[in-house]
Amino acid sequence: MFAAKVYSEISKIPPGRVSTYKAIAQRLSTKAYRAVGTALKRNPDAPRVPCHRVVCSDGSLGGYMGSMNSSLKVSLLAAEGVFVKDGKIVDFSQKLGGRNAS
DNA sequence: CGCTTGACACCGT
DNA sequence: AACGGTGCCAAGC
Repeated sequence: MFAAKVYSEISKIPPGRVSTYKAIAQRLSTKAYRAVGTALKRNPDAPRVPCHRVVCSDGSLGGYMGSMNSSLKVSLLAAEGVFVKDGKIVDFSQKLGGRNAS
């Protein structure tokens, strides 16, 4: 199941780190970033998979459940150490590269 | 089984 | 640089 692989990748995302749909799709050797979101949208393993750590390639949060709980994502990410400014993740590129913010 | 929709991404204006 | 339209892959109906 393609989606199962997606959940697996997302589960691999460590705290304080974020990933993009495109990155995950690419990680699965596919370009179906749309399918990644489609699978998460249904969210068969809602609390099991940190889907809130998955954002757009632009650094925007994208959506969550119904595309209106974006504020919830911000709160969850903030709890992980990933803050959001102006609708975009702070030091987004750094969190993608896994580099120290210092 | 076939068409439509969808938590995105990229190119063009 | 910002906004809009189109494209890709898979799941849902």
